[in-house]
Amino acid sequence: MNFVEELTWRGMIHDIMPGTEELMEKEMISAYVGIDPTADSLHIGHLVGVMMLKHLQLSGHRPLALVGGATGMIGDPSGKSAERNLLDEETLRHNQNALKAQLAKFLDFESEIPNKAEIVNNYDWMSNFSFLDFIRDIGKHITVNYMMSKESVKKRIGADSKTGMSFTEFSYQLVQGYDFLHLYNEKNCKVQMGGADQWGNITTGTELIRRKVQGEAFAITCPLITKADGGKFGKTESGNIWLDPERTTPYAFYQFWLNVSDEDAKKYIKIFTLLSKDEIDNIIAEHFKEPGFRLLQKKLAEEITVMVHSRDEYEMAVKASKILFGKATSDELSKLNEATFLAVFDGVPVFEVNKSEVEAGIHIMELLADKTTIFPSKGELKRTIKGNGLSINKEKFTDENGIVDSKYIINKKYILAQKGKKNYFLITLV
RNA sequence: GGGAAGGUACCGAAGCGGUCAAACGGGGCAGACUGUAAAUCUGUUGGCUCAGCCUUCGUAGGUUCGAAUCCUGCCCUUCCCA
Repeated sequence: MNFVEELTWRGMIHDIMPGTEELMEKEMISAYVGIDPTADSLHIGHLVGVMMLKHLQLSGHRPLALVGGATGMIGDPSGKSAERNLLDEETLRHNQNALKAQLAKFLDFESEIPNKAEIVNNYDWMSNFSFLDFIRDIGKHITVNYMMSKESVKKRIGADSKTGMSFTEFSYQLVQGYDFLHLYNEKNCKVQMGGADQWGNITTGTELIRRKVQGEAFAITCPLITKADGGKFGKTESGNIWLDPERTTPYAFYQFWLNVSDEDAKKYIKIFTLLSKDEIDNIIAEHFKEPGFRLLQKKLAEEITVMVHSRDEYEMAVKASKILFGKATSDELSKLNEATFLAVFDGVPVFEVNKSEVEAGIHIMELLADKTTIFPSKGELKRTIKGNGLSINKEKFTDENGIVDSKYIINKKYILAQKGKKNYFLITLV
């Protein structure tokens, strides 16, 4: 199965330029995906592009990851309704280094193979490119009419646009187009890949290559990842799902995939795992025999968590999930040794309270809404208790005038508070 | 520079002198059901020393027994004309 066939059955191709597949059959090619270094970690929204590169390398071609140091300073107008904030160079450099380290988990940058992956940074060739040279050598080849016809531009200068569009953002597609030209010349890179929203920017690049050096370049875009319920992929109430364990704990990461709907899981498992078509068909068939078991989500979460973090982190996340969502009782909780206990609750907000105050017996209101900020007000705590939504150490706490004392202490120094089903808080006694 | 409209709780949006801690919708949170899902149903959604009190309707003053509601200044937003 070649690269294009592989991506096709996985549902990862939205649009492809005629001739791309033929070219890739004929020779080993280089292709690139651009990544904006707006933060010092990738999030799962970047994962599709990264997976495209992964498949590219697996099929014997050469992946290039372009870190957009220069373009990141401008901001891509595609899909944006307002002008972007600009990043300074120091932040960019820091972000770039962090991204490089994360990409190394997916792509082989080290081995002495002909299709070894490479990271390039457009800041390196853009920063010394003078404005005058740029508009003379590059701008000359593309008409404003052509640039204006792009959807991303039309949207911003149309009558219904409120904020308008700066010249800086307007130039974005030309700068990105130049990246492609540069890589075409320097790295013999003939294909650019990206999300469906990048089609306009990518074609500016192929157009530029055609006009400037009479070369032929190609494009592949993947569909934007959606959710069946219309929500935004990769976002939860608490924000983005990051690959960096400091930003999103492996447990939260695992939980994200585990909570995906059936419809979405069917799509995602093809895109985000390397499981073969047969394996996936099997899993889907098994899943729908007993959907409540959620085999599909479990497999999806396992594959991605292991790939992004590690087998160990994955196993810890499963263990934590069993305790947090299973029928664990306060009895079982207290049986956990301290190391396991802490590992399970890694990432759960922790509050410190004076030990002697609890041993003497403390009013529930004072403990949860005064000594700690688990509840922002006593009124809210009261409501939660009335609604049967508060548990201490996995057991319902229903008395709004209750007292918490030494018999609630686990492992000599912990109390586990739970708001609803999913929100845990750890109180450490000091 | 001229003219018009408007700023209400997380968001949208009613209220236009007392019965307003403020309708309604969305969102959030919690409960039931369930598959840690979706859909649905229920409760809740300013704070407190909680049948009462305190702080909130852009902001600062004023009128009034009483103001989100009336008046004045200021700030901000949007639209139309130049």
